[in-house]
Amino acid sequence: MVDKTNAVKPLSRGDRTKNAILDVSLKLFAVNGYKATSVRDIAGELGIKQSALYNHFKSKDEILSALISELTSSAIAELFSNFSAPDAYKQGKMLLLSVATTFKLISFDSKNEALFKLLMQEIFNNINIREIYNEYFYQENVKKLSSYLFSMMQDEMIKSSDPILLSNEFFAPLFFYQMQITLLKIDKKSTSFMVSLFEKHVEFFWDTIKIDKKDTLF
Amino acid sequence: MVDKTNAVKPLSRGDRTKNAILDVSLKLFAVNGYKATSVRDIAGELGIKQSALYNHFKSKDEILSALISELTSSAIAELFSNFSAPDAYKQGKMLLLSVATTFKLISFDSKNEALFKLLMQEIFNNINIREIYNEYFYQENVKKLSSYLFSMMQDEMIKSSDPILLSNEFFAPLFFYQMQITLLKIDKKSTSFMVSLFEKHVEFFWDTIKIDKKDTLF
DNA sequence: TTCATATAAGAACACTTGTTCATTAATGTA
DNA sequence: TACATTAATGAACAAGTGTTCTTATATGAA
Repeated sequence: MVDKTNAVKPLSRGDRTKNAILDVSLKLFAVNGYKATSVRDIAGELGIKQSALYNHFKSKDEILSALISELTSSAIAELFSNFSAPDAYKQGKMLLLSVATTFKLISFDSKNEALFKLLMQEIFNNINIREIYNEYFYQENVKKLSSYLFSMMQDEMIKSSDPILLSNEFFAPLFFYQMQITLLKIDKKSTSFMVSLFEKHVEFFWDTIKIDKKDTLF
Repeated sequence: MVDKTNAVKPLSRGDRTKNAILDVSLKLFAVNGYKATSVRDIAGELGIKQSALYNHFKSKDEILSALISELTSSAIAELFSNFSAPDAYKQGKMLLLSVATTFKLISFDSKNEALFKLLMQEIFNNINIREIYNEYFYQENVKKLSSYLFSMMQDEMIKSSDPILLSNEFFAPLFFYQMQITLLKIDKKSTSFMVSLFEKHVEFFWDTIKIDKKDTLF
């Protein structure tokens, strides 16, 4: 028996339609919401009958569950994937800028954008989504950033203050701007101003926390 | 014919059930979402049959519309209602603190909290909600605050910079913290830390923008 | 109290929902 | 090519949806 785990796998018909179901479902759930999307809508978009879906998922809920589990590996949960080294904090402002950029890229990748919309629409009704959001996005990222900020404080790169507060203050606008952009795009309105706020936020934030040269004169 | 507009009105039976329908609908929509709430759920909660609803609203959608129009007068749209005077900017930090407090109070008033949850859940699917949010909450408040901030700059209370950016930077965390609190309350988790961030945000923000005494030495 | 009006109930409608199951067709391996 | 496996179809189901309409009851002004 040959181990095919790392081999190039020619996807079977079954796997291909399973992936297609997930793709189409994510798109429809993101646009119309989970409850407002019927299995007939999904099947219709794929050009198959709804009964065929049940060869791949045993319920509509299971499709949602499969999509939810993709959230854990989506961009919003992997903001620090480029910064595994413990001395990443030394990059200072560049680290913040990189996180902001990752955030910004969500709007330009249709899959990540759809996942974000799904997250936002179902988070109030689905406890699994809330848990994943809280654990993988909020707690994880706030914790990581605050530990980096703490290191920056010890290295006298930034002023001493509460790292958890700072971390929250840094993430909150990113999240808010992301939501605003998502809303604007639904109505096909211009997002350029909102997008520009990502960088401006980093500038503003870094100017606030960095050790001011003047201070060192005293 | 007597003008009763300002008189104490003994509500008719019709008006009372109409209000009750709105109350119950808001509660159910906020908890389960509009689509997942049936007219039978609403009627059931009121102890009447669903057909009776149609004496007061001609469709389920009209109930939602009535609730949406309440958004324009909800707390989230009236952040500056205590600051009509043009020289309100002179209060400086107190003005910011008052806005943050109004925001915070949303979580403690069940009606405003339900309206916020309704807003957040339906904003991605309902263009009317998006328009009201954008016009009455986002644009209106950002504009008002940025004009106050501009006045503060001219009065040399705070440092000169882009008032629109500052205004966004001030509101974004308030909104984010509000959302976090709403999510925590769904799962009956403690919100005290999150609530404390409202005041800390004002402190942090004001410290950032205020004219530093040291600067005046140069 | 009388009576037009306003509100509720009862029953039904046409339609949509998620899901099942027996049957047919396609797939890919021997 | 033959064949067991996998996937798609067609039809149906029970339950739930928003809404309508007729009938009965309650309300409040005369």
